[in-house]
Amino acid sequence: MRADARRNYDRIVEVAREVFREQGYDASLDEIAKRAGVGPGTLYRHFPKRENLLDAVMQSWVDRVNEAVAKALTHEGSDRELLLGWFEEYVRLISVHRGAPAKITSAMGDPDSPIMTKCQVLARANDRVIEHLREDGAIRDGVETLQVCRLVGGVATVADQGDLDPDAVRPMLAVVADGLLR
Amino acid sequence: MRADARRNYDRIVEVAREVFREQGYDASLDEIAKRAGVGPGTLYRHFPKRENLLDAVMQSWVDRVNEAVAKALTHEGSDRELLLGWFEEYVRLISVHRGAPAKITSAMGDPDSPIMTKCQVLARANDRVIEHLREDGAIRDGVETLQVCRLVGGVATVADQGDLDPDAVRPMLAVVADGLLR
DNA sequence: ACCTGAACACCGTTCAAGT
DNA sequence: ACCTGAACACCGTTCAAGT
Repeated sequence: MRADARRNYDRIVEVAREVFREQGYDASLDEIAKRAGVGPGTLYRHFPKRENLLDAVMQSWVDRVNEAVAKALTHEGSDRELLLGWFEEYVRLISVHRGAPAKITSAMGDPDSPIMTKCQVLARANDRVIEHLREDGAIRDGVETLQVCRLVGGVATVADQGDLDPDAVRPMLAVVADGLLR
Repeated sequence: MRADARRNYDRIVEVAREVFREQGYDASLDEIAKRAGVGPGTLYRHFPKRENLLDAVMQSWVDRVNEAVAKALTHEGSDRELLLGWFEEYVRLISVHRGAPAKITSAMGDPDSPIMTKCQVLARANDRVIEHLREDGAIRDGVETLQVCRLVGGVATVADQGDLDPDAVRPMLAVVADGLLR
């Protein structure tokens, strides 16, 4: 990759992260290009679809997911508290910007999605928590990771689109947790 | 209302319902106007915001909701079956077209939404089911109707956006039901 | 009172010309 | 190999002119 291309790529991603946070995932790509100081064609060369840009924006986020799940697993306390704590963290993690929870959760089952690798990171993190609790015999039979991702992702999506605050979200996550635990 | 205005109004609503079903809630208003044989200005005169059009489209749907809840309440069988059956019906009811579950669920808490009256119908229906089960002492403490609407609406939203089939949705609804029941 | 349709603004997307 | 920016298509929204 040529030096100027690399520089443009990085600037676009940085600006996109900023603009997505300010205006949500529907933000104008034209504005992102302008703020990054490149022509619209340059943005399209690097990111043919909006989702490719999202994937790049989420790159640095992967580490945070892995740190968060490691921390959640060390939690001292009841299984219910551990699970609930992880769900709250999960919601925070996928709420990268407005529109993100919906986008991420609907890509969760799709192997052809441009953000597939990010979904896998998230699914694996979730899986570690579920398997940890399953070893304690705390999880009901027939519970699948993908299901859990979609349930918690659904809560995050509703919270995102309805602009709910965490106090309204926690009881919903508690219902999901209770439905999963024995 | 003048006769020609009435006629245009009705045709727009009828066409909108059709186009929303074909192409989802993001469909072009221009196309709706064209198919209804009116100018774009006419559509805007009757429906200043897209949500006003959605509200009109959902008008005839109100009766179906009330019929569905009445039928659900007569169900013979366990509380869990009754609740689960109602949830499946609820998901079907708000899945009027692509994009509808998200729109309806996020309007659920907002008293200023153009589709507020439709949300009230839905909330009231849900409330009847919850109260019915609460009389049996089957519902956990602290459960609110709005919460339940958002939880089931979240599942419907994920199903809608991820194009899931009913077999993938039912187990998710079962988790929510188990989390609400004692 | 209501309708029409031209006009404007905005945005995504492409591509020929340039370095 | 990569970038630029003009050009096109599409869509939401407004409004002057018409009936």
